[in-house]
Amino acid sequence: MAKDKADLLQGTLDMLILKALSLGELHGYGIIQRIRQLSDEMLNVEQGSLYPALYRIEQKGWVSARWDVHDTGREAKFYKLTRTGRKQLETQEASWDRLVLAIAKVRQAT
Amino acid sequence: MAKDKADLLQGTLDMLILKALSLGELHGYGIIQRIRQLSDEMLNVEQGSLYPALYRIEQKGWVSARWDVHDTGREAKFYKLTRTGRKQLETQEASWDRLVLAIAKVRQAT
DNA sequence: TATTATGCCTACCGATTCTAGGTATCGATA
DNA sequence: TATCGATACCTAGAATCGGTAGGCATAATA
Repeated sequence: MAKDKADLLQGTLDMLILKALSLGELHGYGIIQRIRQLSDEMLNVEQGSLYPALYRIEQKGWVSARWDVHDTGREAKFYKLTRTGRKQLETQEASWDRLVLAIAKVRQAT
Repeated sequence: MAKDKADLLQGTLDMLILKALSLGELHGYGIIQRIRQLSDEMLNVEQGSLYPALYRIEQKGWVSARWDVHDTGREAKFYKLTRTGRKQLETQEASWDRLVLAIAKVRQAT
């Protein structure tokens, strides 16, 4: 990965995917682009990370998938947040906030 | 781990250890306590995570270790940040900040 | 005396991201 | 027309790393 791009920490990818999908249905490749774009090019999710993650997330029932053709005429697999997925997103965001807060506390110690 | 305590994300432990040691020399068990205390009990590092991490970190030259006896008369292995370790702490903090920022950007999208 | 806290360690498990490959279609360009 | 990059999907395997669960020993405390 390019030097200026941060590697994800394990556990953050699910949240990012769910967040990306919370903005609307999207196919896999598009999720990568949306995350990259929203993060100002700071986050680059690899395909080899994304597709297995999508599979896991679908198994857990957080997203549902269907094949469809989009405007360009190409087929793609579109993913949509389920209600459970939306709840999960909230849970993961809360948990992320707690972690960021806790680490901030440690870091502000002198 | 207790429900109210967050699991660490992979990649954050090194930074926490280095930060704890940046406040002064400390032995392993004390590092756990210091991190727990500084985080207001939010972060609980398991011994089975800490000792292997300390080993890795020492191998990388970020800390140096020596056995010593402390006030209570008990022996313990004291760890100290090296100059390299201090640099590494800065690097990891910067990288953490970038990640937090990037994720915040994604999350604030509507 | 028995239990808890302190202090060190290891082996193995589980989860997850990345690297590195593979396949196929489409549009642009040489 | 041939080629190349972008789009779009996938898998296998490596590597990392934190947690669980155990072990051992000593000091403090109930």
